[in-house]
Parts: sequence; structure tokens; C-alpha cells
Amino acid sequence: MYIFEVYQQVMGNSKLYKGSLHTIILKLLEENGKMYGYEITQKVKEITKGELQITEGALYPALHKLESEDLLDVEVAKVDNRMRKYYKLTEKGSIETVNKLKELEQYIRNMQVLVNPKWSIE
Amino acid sequence: MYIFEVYQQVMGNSKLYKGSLHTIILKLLEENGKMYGYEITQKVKEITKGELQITEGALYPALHKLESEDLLDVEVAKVDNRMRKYYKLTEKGSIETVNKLKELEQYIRNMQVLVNPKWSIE
DNA sequence: ATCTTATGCATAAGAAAATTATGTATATAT
DNA sequence: ATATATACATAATTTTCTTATGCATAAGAT
Repeated sequence: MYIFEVYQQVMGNSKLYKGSLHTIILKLLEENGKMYGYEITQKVKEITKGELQITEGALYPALHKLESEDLLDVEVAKVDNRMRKYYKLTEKGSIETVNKLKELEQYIRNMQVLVNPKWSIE
Repeated sequence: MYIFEVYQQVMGNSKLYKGSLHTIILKLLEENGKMYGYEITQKVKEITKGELQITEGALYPALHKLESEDLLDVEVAKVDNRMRKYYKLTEKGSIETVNKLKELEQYIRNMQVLVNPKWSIE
């Protein structure tokens, strides 16, 4: 019996993803209106061509946290006899999304000048 | 008596910096040959125009970790009667620097397509 | 002269955010 | 039948910071 182990390439394959999960979730919800947890993991996997796999242990606590901060609204649905919890941005969440994206852009800018002083900051 | 508090803007002002300290240190050492801890904090502050302040509580343990992984060599010096510990990349450290920079580029690419599907990945 | 700020290192306690490991349950494919 | 996919949840542990100390010398300000 042969066992082919598939190494799950999780967030933190490169540790850099640490701290960017909330930004990712908020932006995907801004883009797609409403999504449920599992859908988010699949979307991220698809967009990054499998490079970034969000683990459930990170995702669900993050969604709960964002909800508790009134950045997300939840709506429970039953599809094919399976539960789904659809999340969407609140008004506060939309504002926070803009802030988080600005922080991301600034972070990227700073990292670029730190690691490559020759790059222009346009 | 008036007290003007200066709020130190530390790493994690935006949480995104979590996980990027090792990359920053390695790249600065690649760029500058050898540096001591305090010098690194000042260089980062200068390059990011004060936006990113590396705290000592993060920096020194990080340097010790990199040293223990044989990525850095240390050389102690005494300048103006004060101790300095100069760090430089080992051969292994140089290789790891290249890897970390590739990971950073990939991270930035992935985040860009995640947050802005319209951006080109060049 | 004295006090503050800057330089330079170090470590311990606590918090935050992930990983890893479980657990439950239904649907689908082999 | 059995494994995989779908869909949620949480607890234990680890990693990586922040915050709070501690020590020591030099330089600048009042």
C-alpha cells in the first residue's frame, strides 16, 4: 500500500502571511458581496493557484472576531441540507476595508524600499 | 508640568509586519555587509521615514535566533567604550536571504491579486 | 553640576495570531 | 463500503510580536 502524502501548503508557508488574514477576508467580501467560510478558503486557493491555503483554525476564529467587532454581518442558510454562514460587510466593515487596504499598500511600499533600494516608489 | 507623550509607532502598527523581521534583517545585512543591532533599528526607521520602528524586544531575540541557525556571524567590538555586536551573513545566510526575498516577492504578488484583481502581475 | 536623551545590549511577561489536532455532520464519488 | 469533499467549530500549542524591565556609557541641555 502506497501512501502519497500531500503536504498542505498553509498560511505561513512563508511566515509573511501572518497578519494579513483580516485584510484578505475583508477585501474578498467587498469584491463578492457575501461569502461563506469554506467558499473563502477555496477562492483564496484558486486566486493564488494553491500557494495560499487558509486553514480552518485560522479562518473561523477570524470571522468570529470580525463579526464581534461589527465589521461583518452573518446570515445562516441551509443548502443541500448543509449549513452555510454567509458573511457580508457592515458599513463599518466597508470603512475598515479601505483602511486595511491602505495599510497593505503602505506595508508593500515600505518593504520594497527596504529590500530593494533601487526600485522606484513610482 | 506638561508632559508631551510621543507615541512610538512600532512594528505592528499595521499587523502586516509580523513575520517580516527576519527578511528585513537579512536583506539589510546583505546590502551593508555588517551591522550592529542599534544600527539596524535606525536604518529601518530612516528608510521608512519613521513608519516602521523595530523594537528591541523583537530585534535582539531575532538576531539571536538567526545566529543560532548559523545564518549570521557575530563579532564583538568596543567603540567609544560602548559594546557593539556586529552581525554579518554566513554563506548559509546569503542563500537564505535569496529565498526569503523570493518569498517576499511571491507574497506581494499574491496579495496584489487578492486585493486588486485588476492589477497586472507584470 | 545635574538631568534628560541617545546609544547599546539583554530578557521576561503577556498578548495576538497563527498551526496543529480534534470533533461533528452531510454529500458525492469510486 | 470507503474515501474525499463540503461545512462548521474549538482547544492546545507554537510563533512572533509588544510592553516592561534591567544594566551601562556618552552627549547634550539647563
